[in-house]
Amino acid sequence: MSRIEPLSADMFDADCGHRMPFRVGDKWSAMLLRCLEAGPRRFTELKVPLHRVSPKVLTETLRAMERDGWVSRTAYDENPPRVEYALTALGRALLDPMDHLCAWTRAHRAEILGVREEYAQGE
Amino acid sequence: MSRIEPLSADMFDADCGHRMPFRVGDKWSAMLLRCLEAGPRRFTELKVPLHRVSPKVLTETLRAMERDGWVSRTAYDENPPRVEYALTALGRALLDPMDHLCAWTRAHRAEILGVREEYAQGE
DNA sequence: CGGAATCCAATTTGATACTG
DNA sequence: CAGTATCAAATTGGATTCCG
Repeated sequence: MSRIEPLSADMFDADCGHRMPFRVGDKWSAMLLRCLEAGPRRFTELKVPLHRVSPKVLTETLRAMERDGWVSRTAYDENPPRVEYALTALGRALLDPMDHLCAWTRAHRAEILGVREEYAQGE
Repeated sequence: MSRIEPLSADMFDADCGHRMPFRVGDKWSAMLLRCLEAGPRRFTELKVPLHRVSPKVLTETLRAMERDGWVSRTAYDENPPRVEYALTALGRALLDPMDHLCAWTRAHRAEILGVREEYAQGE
């Protein structure tokens, strides 16, 4: 048996490739990705499944996703105004690893909840 | 062409299977998973690659991962004390979807950074 | 309709000192 | 060594009001 290697101090420096993609960890991004999966959506439309998101937070989240190239924003010069958000090719590509994570969650959800309950007993 | 379906209001209710696994979104959990990949590690050992994590936050994170069944904690009755953290089978299973996400990030990192720079110009 | 502005609450993260 | 306790800072999320 080989001895286990010590952990290096710069294991997570800069471009290590171990960090999670930048914005999927926040509260709404992953859900927005799902909302846009089937096609472009309007601002108000997105608020429906995201019940209680405030316009401020929804705007911030969409801007950040736009900034990372996952989402495009198209404003039409109409009255009343109309704006559509859509996934870019990059955003669409992100759906694939996300699907893996979601599948994992579905597969192990009961197990995790079980462990939690056990853990709660021991306190 | 079929028209796009409206988004349902309960799309993200309860057990929808679209939510991310509970703890991977925080600052340290994903990195800890990596740190434990090669085998059990001690508390102080984990602080090396995680430079600036405070003991408080490291403890909190490890406890949460323990609570979700990803990590086991074993305390040996020695002096000086020794405690080892290791991945459970469940924690190890999580590495798989995480690898997908990391691979995606590595593959698209340059692209994202490029888009960001463009976006920064437009401001 | 699609936000922006302002203010505030909650949550997370961290610095520091101390202990069995 | 492996934490706990306390306090402070930062980040995030949210409520509300207003506007073109």
